[in-house]
Amino acid sequence: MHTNEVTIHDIAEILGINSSTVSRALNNSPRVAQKTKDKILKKANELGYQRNDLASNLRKSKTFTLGVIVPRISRHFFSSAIAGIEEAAFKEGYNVIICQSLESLEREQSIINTLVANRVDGVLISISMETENYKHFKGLEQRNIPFVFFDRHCNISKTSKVVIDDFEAAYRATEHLIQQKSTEIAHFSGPQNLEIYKNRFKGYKAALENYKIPFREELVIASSLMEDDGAKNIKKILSLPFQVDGLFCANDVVAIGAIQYLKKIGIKIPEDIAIVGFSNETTSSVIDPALTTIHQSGFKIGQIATNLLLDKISNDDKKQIHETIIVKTNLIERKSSLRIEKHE
Amino acid sequence: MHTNEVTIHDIAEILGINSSTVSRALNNSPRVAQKTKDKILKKANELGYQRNDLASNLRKSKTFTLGVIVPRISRHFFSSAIAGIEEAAFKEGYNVIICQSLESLEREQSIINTLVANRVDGVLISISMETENYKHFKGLEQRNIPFVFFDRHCNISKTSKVVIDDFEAAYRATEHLIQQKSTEIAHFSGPQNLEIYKNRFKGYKAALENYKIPFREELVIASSLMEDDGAKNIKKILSLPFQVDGLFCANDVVAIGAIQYLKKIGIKIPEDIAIVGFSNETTSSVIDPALTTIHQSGFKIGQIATNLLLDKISNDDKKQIHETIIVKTNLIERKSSLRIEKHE
DNA sequence: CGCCAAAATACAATCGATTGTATTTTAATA
DNA sequence: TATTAAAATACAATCGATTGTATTTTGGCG
Repeated sequence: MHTNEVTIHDIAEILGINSSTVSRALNNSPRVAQKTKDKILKKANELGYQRNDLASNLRKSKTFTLGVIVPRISRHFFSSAIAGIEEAAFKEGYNVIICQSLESLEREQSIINTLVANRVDGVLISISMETENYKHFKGLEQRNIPFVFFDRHCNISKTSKVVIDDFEAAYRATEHLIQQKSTEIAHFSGPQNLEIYKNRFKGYKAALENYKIPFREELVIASSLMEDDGAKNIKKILSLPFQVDGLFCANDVVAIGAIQYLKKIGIKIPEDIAIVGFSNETTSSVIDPALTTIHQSGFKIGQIATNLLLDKISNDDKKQIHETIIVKTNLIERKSSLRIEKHE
Repeated sequence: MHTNEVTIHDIAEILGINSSTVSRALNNSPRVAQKTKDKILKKANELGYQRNDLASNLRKSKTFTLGVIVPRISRHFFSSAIAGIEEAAFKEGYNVIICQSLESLEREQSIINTLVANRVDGVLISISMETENYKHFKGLEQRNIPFVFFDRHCNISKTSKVVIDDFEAAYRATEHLIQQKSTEIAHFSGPQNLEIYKNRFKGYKAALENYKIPFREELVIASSLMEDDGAKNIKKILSLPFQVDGLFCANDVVAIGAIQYLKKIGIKIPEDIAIVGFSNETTSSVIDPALTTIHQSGFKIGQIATNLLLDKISNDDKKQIHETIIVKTNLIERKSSLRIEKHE
């Protein structure tokens, strides 16, 4: 017995014509007479024909599909980026396969294998916290599959990326704390194999330096930046022999963890400690006090990265050109850091 | 010129053997001698061979891929459901294509077409707010592609679904408000084409009835349950000629919108109005006062739905059996509704 | 009516892997 | 050594759509 799937051959046989004509008709080729097209289209609808993209893609060696790898889709930044990616891709007739590395290098590698096996036309990647070797990306390169990093990129030379200026944003965030009269400012940083966290740390340090505030090693704590880490880190800070009155966190999640703990033990924000986060998660505007943070438009970053990738895909020359696009961020000032009356 | 893709034929030619043997070796078939397998595997690695799943899937008419359609991945409930789906699918060697309908029926239909064209082995669906006709689901049925609804299901007879008892949960939420001495309880409901919102409304009504509290039409407002709706709806409620002292929202997002507005205009929660939401979004535990809500484990629901689907896929008999699995929920009591001292 | 170019359609190879069947090789036994 | 069953490998069709080339059909014109 046969599967009940309708193919162009079935349609051809029923109509007593050749399957190549059916194929061309369904693709609206000018080589088929309108009368024939009508006949074929009618019959195709009647039979509920639905093209088998596996066959089509195999023959054309083109899938009109992009792979997207993000650490986790539940992060507001990433889900907005995905929204931007989908919009840009959809506009050009591309589909998107969304995958989560869940911060695991192993999963990231395995996802790339799957994407390659499925012959996606290109890949958008924001790397995991564990990602320290880049073999899997080299593999994409060898297979001539274009890819673009966004947000969490890595430091390999020949790639395109869409990022923000982490150094500058972190500098601004720290500067803001200084302007709010913080003098002992702690920093919760992320895994140092990620460029973004390295750069945020550098920005923090540079601001201190510029304002002649001594840098103290023990005020910087690197972690995975989960909510739990917020409480853990802040406890460490509070046990230090000097009073910390400012905190710049490399993401909002860890900042929120810290705020929750500080509230619980009765430390006042921003009076006792002024806090700034990074990313502008949904929660950040809701928490009390609302969290001052760096807003980065995930949607825009996703869109731009996708357009860059699509450009590479359709334009062989551009595959060799490696661009870095920097998207603007802005500091959103909220209660968690505002200790000074604003003057008009 | 040829593409630079390595195929089993290339490997076969180099080694002077037949491609069928290469294929069998790579699939670890007992029909190939170990010595030959070793030779083939070595060469395959050397050349960076990566199977073309398009070809393989086409031949086998099996993709080991599940389609997932959710309204939007940024909702905590859905991203946890996806995590559960991925885990269950991954365990059985299945991949997952995640798609967002963005609450649009048209997109939902188009996604289903794409999934069919890509010959997914099964589909998991949580329908959009606009979904009022079910032709596209019938299409899946005709094509013999098994599918399972989760959370937002629809009322067609021959399907399997994994849901919660919305009626019961809503009853419990409303009852809780009553126990907290609310006597005029408003309800923010969702689109009435969705079963879940119909049932939550029914549960609300049943609780009032049971406690002999008069039901008032004007205290029920249906909307899309976005954050904006929260403020809009609560304004309407406040303009009514009687004092409302309780609010049960069909999701957390609209509840949070309402809370923000109420805080802004100085109405006290829970003293003036006690509020209960539905879904337990991340934000709900962070907002002040923390939101009492119904917790539904997205992860578990996703897992169960996936296992049900995989069962149907691998077990032809089960395709005809239609089950409804009901997953337990629980009420998380937080500050937004607690107006009465707890007794030990 | 016959000729010819253009239009329409048919033929057949192809994409890369899988798999049932046929053939060859191996090795064990008489 | 000859025989033979079992093991290993080769052959060839197939999945369904696409596409370059070949063939047929159409219709316009002298």
